[in-house]
Amino acid sequence: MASDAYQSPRGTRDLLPEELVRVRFLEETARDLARTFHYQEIRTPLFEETRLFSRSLGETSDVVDKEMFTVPPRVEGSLSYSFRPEGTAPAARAYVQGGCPASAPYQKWFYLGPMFRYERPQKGRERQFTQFGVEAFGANSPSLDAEVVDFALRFFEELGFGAELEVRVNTMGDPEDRERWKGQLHDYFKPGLSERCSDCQSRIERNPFRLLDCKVAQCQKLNEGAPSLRSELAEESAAHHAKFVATLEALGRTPKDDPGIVRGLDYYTRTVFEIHYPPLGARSALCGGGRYDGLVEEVGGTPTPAVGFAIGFTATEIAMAELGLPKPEALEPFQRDLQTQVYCVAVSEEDRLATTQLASQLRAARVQGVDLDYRNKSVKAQLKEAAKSGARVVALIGPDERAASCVCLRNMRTRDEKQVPESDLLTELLALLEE
RNA sequence: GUGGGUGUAGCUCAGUUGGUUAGAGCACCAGAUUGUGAUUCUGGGGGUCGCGGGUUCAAGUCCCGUUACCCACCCCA
Repeated sequence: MASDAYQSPRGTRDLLPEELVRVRFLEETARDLARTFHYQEIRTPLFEETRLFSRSLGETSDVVDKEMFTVPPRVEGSLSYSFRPEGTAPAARAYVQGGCPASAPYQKWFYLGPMFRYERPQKGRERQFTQFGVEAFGANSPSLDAEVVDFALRFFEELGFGAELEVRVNTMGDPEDRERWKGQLHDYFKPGLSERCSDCQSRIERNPFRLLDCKVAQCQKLNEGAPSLRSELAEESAAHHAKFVATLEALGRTPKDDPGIVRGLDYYTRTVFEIHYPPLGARSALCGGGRYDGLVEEVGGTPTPAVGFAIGFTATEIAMAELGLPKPEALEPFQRDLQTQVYCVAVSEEDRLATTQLASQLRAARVQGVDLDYRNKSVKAQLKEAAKSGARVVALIGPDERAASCVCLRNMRTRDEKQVPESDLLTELLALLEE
């Protein structure tokens, strides 16, 4: 391997035609299901003003703190931009910029595209990765939260996942609930702080919530008996959570209430949830989401409730590979696009113009997958090429065919051949492709 | 940011205790009597063994450095 050859940047990968087959299957499944649930596609820029993310996700979140691809201001006083590390803040920004809060507050959107985080890559974690996410704006019903979870689960079911999936739910309460809780946590942790890890010590003032999900054993022990948010919940947010869980159950889902789910981003309120595929261990989360009733206001709009999820395709692909998914027949339509359907063969040099015209004529009739040789291959090699590329029919033209104004159609599977007059060509060809 | 592993043809890899012109399979190209795809057979192109330095009579093989990738931790998707 030449050492001076270019390679894709660390943490990114190319998707060549073969590899794109699986990805297209995921994408089509997502789009198809979005139609079913009546969510509409949006596309936002791949980069945004850095402040959009730092303010909405939280300065202390790891994503903002150390994982953003940031382009500093080009000149004194101009703006800093960052490649989007997630899709919710841009969606909320677009919602406000599009005038939705005033004109059409109820919107159900989805997005599908690349996100960027500057991290050390490893299995299931890339610097550029694809997320499929939905955002439902303008309604605060806990039933909508349940719909969003149901949507996410249905997506995995469509991909072929079974009962292995686990939905973990929790509530982050309202901002006032959290403020009360935050104070209590702070007071609770303060006395034993010296026995905790350095991360915890530095985080207690900035974000005491983060101490709860510290992975250090010693710290975890000290977390036992910490005040819970649940006991601080105001009546309204407690009722919201109860209704959310009850609705999910009525939809035949079995959420696991898990107070450990806190999500890494600041904008969540009330409902939060994750969908896990437990065999993946430490990286089992395939989907995360929740309600973010304060985000629209945070990015400059009138207060608007909203709820959504994001699914990472990378983790999903890994989980699918482990489960032997998708079923081959699910990929078939996408695989067929890679194959030639009709290959035009020229017997001699003098016949090449005729095959070029034939190919053009078939393409004008919108016959799919029409190809021919441009590398001066022998007849034998052209046939070989046709077989290798998956052609179902070969249309061969030689001096004889030209003299008789016909084309020789060869069924590559049965090896049958017949001379077809030009007038019947299209009919005969389509009949062969139908088989 | 911390730690571990790997780096030999386009791909997957083999290369014995360091020893002569570095191999295989697959892929690719061409041919096996003149207009036809299986299999088979024959031939061919293609590698300064990631890069730099060191040890040695001699290094793909040992040592050091460097770089890239992979994996784990952190965190997340």
